[in-house]
Order: sequence, then structure tokens, then C-alpha cells
Amino acid sequence: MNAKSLARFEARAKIIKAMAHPTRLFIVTELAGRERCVCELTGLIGADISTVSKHLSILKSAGIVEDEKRGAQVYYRLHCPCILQFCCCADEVVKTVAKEQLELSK
Amino acid sequence: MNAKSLARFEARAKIIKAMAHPTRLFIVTELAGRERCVCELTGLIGADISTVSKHLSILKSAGIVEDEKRGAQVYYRLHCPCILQFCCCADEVVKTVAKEQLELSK
DNA sequence: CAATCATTTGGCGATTTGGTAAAATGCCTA
DNA sequence: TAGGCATTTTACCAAATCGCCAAATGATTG
Repeated sequence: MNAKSLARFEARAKIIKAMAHPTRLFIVTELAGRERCVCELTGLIGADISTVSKHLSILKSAGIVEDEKRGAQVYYRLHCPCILQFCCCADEVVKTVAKEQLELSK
Repeated sequence: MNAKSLARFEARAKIIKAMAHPTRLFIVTELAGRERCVCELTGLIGADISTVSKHLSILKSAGIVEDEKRGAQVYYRLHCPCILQFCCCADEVVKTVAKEQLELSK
């Protein structure tokens, strides 16, 4: 694998890695509807606010979400709505595997 | 978030996590063309064979690839070819971010 | 059966991740 | 400007991940 290919795979992996956590998937799904501030998300998730803030900063540094400070609150929204396809892709695999399990158990 | 939703997000995250590594993305891309045995992949990747084997077992336990032993070799192929969409999804984000960086530097 | 090749498994050190608490920062209002 | 709210950052710990080596396993061949 040459340097250019390697860089490409690393760039992709960075995005995918940012999505590789249940809480972050939830956040992205939640932001699909509309923007939310950190405390709204924290309420929905039920973890420490600093934990949620960290998850958001991971999503932000991957370029998946963007933030906007309005007054004391920081609102987050999807920067790349195409990221929602990740859930569909993942669901396809989940479904395929589940179907096969069912088949095996017959 | 209720238990059912949580389980769904965890299942998705498991698949996505399995894809969240440059080497595993490379393997999946390589298997898109045709099945390969472990030593072929090892040659292409240039890591220790045990490392490659471990990456393959992660992909396998996520249901992304399947293996078949033929003689002394084990051949791996995509179980869910739809997994290739992950690269497209990731590339979309990479492209969007890159475009924006360019815009900012003008 | 012994030697060899392909692969997997177990174990080790180094690094990264995920979560919380506490401190720091920034904004708003009295 | 003092106090309070929203958020981020820092420090710290436990757990997970990554990569290699060495040993174990399985199949093939002489």
C-alpha cells in the first residue's frame, strides 16, 4: 500500500472511528431532526455533561457536526447530513447477520 | 433512551467499530474484488501475519466477512458487500471537510 | 511419522479510549 | 462587578485496542 492510499484509508478511518460509539450515533440521529444545545443532549443521554461535551468534540473534529455559540449555550447541528447513511449501512449488516442467525436456528 | 433503542445503537456501533481501522478498511476494499487468503492479504498489508489474522477475526465476528478453509489456507470474502458503502459515506465527509478547508484558506 | 507451511491464539508493553470529578472559561443578569 | 448558568478543559483511572513475538493448531508432503 503506497503513502497516498494509506492516507486515504486513514482519513476514512478517522470519520468512521468518530461514529463508532453508541452515544455518538445517538447524538447524530438526534441532530438529524434539528440542532440541539449541549444540555438538551445531556438530558436525552443521561451521562455527565463533560462526557457529552467530549463526544461532541470528537464529532466536531471529524467534521461531522458544527457548533454555534448563542449566548451561554452552544448549539450543535449536523455538518454533513450524509453521515446518516452510516446508520442505514450498519443496519443492513445487522439485518443480514440476524437473518442468517435465524436461518441457522431453524 | 430506552433499552430497545440502546440495543439498536450498540449493534450499529459494533459494526461501525469493526470498520474503524485503516487496515480493516483496506482489507474490505481488497475483498471487494475477490476472495483472498490470509497470506495474500498479509503480503499486501505488510504487517505481521498474526496482526492480519486478528483484524480478520474482528471483521468476521462483526459479520462483515466470512471464511472458508480450503486445504492449509483460509480464504476470506465479503459477507455483506453493502459494507463497501461505508467508504463512500466516509469519503463524502472527507470531501466536504476538505472543500471547506480550501474555502477558508482563500 | 517428521518436517513444513498457513493460520490462530495467548501474552506482553505501549497507546488510546471512555467516563467522572474538579477546575477553568465565557456569557448573562442583578 | 459579583454570582450563576452552560460548556470546555484538565487530571486521573480503568478498560480496550494495537502490534509483535512465540507457542499452539491443522493440513500437506516427503
